[in-house]
Amino acid sequence: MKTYDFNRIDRKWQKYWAENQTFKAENHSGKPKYYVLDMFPYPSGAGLHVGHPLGYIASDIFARYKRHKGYNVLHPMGYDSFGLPAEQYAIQTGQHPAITTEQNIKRYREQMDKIGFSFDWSREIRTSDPKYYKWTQWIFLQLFKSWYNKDTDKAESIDELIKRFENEGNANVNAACDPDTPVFSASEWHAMSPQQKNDILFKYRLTYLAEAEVNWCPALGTVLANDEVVNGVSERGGFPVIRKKMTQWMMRITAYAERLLQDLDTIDWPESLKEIQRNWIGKSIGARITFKVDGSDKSFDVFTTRADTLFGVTFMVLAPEHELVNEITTPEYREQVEAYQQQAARKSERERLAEVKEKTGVFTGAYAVHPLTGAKIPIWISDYVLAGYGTGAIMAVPSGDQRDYEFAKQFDIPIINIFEGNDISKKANEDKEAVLINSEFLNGLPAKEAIPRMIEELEKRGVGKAEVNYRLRDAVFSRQRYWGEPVPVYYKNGVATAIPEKYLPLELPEVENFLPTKDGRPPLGNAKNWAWDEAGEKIVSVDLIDNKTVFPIELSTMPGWAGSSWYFNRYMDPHNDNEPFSKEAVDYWQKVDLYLGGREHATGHLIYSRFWQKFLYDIGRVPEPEYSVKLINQGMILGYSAFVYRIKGTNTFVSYGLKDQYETTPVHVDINLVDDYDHLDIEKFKAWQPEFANAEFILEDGKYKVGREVEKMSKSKFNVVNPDDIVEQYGADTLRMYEMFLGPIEIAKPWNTAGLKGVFNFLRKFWSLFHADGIFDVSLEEPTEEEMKILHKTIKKVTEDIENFSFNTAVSQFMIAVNELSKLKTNKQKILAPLVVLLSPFAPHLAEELWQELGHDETIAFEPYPEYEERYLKESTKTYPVMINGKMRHKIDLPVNMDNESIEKTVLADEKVQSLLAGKQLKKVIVVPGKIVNLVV
RNA sequence: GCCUCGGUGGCGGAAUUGGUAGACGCGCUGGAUUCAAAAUCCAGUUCCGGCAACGGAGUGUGGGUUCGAUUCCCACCCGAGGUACCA
Repeated sequence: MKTYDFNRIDRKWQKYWAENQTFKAENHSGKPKYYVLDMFPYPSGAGLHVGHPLGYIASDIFARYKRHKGYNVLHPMGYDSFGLPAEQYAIQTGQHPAITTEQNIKRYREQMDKIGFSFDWSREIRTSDPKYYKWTQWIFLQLFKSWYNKDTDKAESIDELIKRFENEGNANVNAACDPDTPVFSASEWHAMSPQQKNDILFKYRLTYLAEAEVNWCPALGTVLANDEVVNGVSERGGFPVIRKKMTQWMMRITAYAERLLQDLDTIDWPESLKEIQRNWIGKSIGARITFKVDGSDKSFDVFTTRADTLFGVTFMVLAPEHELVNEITTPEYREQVEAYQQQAARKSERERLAEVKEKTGVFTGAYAVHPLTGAKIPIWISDYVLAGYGTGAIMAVPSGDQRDYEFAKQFDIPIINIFEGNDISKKANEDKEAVLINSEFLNGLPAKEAIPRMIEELEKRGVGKAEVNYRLRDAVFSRQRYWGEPVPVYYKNGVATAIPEKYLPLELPEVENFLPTKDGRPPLGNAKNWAWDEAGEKIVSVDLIDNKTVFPIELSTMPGWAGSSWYFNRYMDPHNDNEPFSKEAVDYWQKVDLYLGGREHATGHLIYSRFWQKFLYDIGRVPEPEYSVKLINQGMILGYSAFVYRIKGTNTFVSYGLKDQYETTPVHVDINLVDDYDHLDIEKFKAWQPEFANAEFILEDGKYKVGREVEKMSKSKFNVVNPDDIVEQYGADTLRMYEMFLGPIEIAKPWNTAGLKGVFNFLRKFWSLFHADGIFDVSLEEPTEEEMKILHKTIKKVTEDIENFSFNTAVSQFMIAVNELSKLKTNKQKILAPLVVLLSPFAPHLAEELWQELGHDETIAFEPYPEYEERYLKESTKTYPVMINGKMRHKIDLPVNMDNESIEKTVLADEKVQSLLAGKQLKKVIVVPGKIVNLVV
């Protein structure tokens, strides 16, 4: 072998690791444990591009490093294999999503294998595998059988709750439940029908059926969660979303709002990510105030954070959907109120967002009574008040709230000024420091003091109380889709009933058609065998439904986040058929020590999984309320798109530098047709697509120069770089090191192939240190002091960089070391062997190969990581910069252990320093040992 | 609008608690090698002036604290992400 033959080395060691199951982790070990996890991918048809492995490479380096450090490392990988694209593909082609998914997984696996990850593939999981989703369904049933006790602050069994109802009713039950839950006594509970009891229990269960306003996406034929709707359109596909009332399975995540918020302080996540979750949970502290409806026994509550502004209220606003609207509207206003309600309901989410600037609304004809002054206050409805937040009703204070101000101006409602020195002719005063006037007992106080004072008064009169509100909503859990986990529930005379745990998994039935049924039911409505025979305890044909012993099964499936909300625990015990994971396994592995994944999951996966973990903690299944202590968001790798410029209405393309002389449209061009100097290969371009076969070109300097732009990597932008190509051309180790070298893991950065060469040169040079004329040639000579210094300095810096997840600077350290050793022509084993170990997390293939050449039989993967020795790093002299007024003017070498006084003397005695100081008055000398000498003149 | 994080050469990016700004890589320039090219090796490369020694400026802008500021403080400008009639 004459050269660094990376392709051969890659294949050899990838095969070796697979055959020897080198990275298989055991659940028992004398070593300390360490759990490194990547967010598992959805296996899409497009395969991996160079952006995907970035996080996997970083986590792999850390996992390998920890193995060297003597840890028992769990580093698993799997697939989030339920999802929309496979189903959309199935609708178009009729191919079963399971087949598409299987193919995509195979491709993903091949691509990952080529990069040399140290995953323990014996623990692979797939969310679409019945053996896995059996336990996703099991967790669903546990949630179904639980309620949230606010007194103990945890989830408890619904059976215990029923016992309490039987003994004492619900008056003293402090639960996270539906706010409309009626109060009943024990005897009232006993008098209820099974149906009524069932309805009550649904108000308590942690997963429940409810008629809720949901985001309905007609194009996808399914509901979407709030985090799946972006700017009024669906996150996947960008289809319009409307609001619609539907009966849906919901998850009572709001029960956990406070704990989800508080525990953010206990975990080491990026601050920005925690902030996103804090905002999403949206805690606000305020008051609930009750207003009576004038001339009626009815009343309604409002929520406000500014109870102090109560004397400034001049109107009330209810959401158009508010249940009281129909009851209080007076006959003369009924027509216009109903028209407004209908109009509001028809609006799509996008329209509603677009019309934010203009306030609309109508008067109901009814009046509320001010709880303190007794004044009559008109009640309006408007869509600027949201049914889903707070109580769906507000007290409007136009002098203190800009939205109320605009509404008052629009409809000529009077404004009471309640702030000292405030001008209400232009806008409201939202300044919290402002001092109150016209507010009786609050006059002269700022908000900070007035709010508690007002709440105290409201409580005394029994018309209000302090309250905390959260923006977080219960999560819609139903999806009207085929390719997801079936909800393990059947409908016994209309009552949702759990399928007993022992019959899980409830496997997805075969269907002929993946579209919704003609009468608009979800795709599972097409299944023939989708009824539950309670007597026979089995799934039977829907033709047998008699509603006596055979009942229909739920038709919706679970959302994408269900399977991903607990998978990190399953890796600990992936083949367990008796429980989701054993207590021993989870007691051993505890939780994820390092979690890598994208920031885009902040309000989705990363909040739902924390919720489920807390629930599993409450029911005693896991030992930790947070499953991931340390999380790193890897940044995206962006594509470097190329453009050609077509002159409008022609088939002529003008070079980038000349494009401004014409009216042009930019057209994406495949980046493979462009060289490193941004010049287009015109012949290839003509052959690329038929429409360009006869294209004409206006060149500059005889070349066609393309335009460049950094964008998200995507097939449609022709800017995708496939890691396979890089591996083929430069080897897996170059790809790994280059992706790390690009910059800090957390930041988004464009892919630019140009710098690859530098990393490749480094690896080749490193290989060359071990070889002379291509023959392995390492000397057993004792190293020099200088060589030892280089080695130990590198060990120290690289180790520190890895611990700080600063992999880009670690790569730089290797380059420095190899450059220095190349200059010294070092080929000494005592220097090179530790360097191989040091490098092995980054470039494992090359490291294994060199390790073998050095005469070792064992894999390098578990070789102890080298430790630096302080004595080689000690310097006898130190170069001090001599500064005058903070500007560097001169350098002097001084012994390291010299005291300040001697340093000062030596520096001042220096010839050069004296000439620099000539004619100047020396005021002060500042000596910072080991750092600088600063002369102040 | 609000919240969070950023702004350093031609480019990607380095700089412990305030202490030699620009590590490392790319690119570029010059040289060696070569019939030539590629590859490789050596030297240089923040900007301005100068053959050079050297001098001046310099981390988004303007101020401040300090012997000394990329780092700390204040105001502003720009960019990215999150969020939005949330009462």
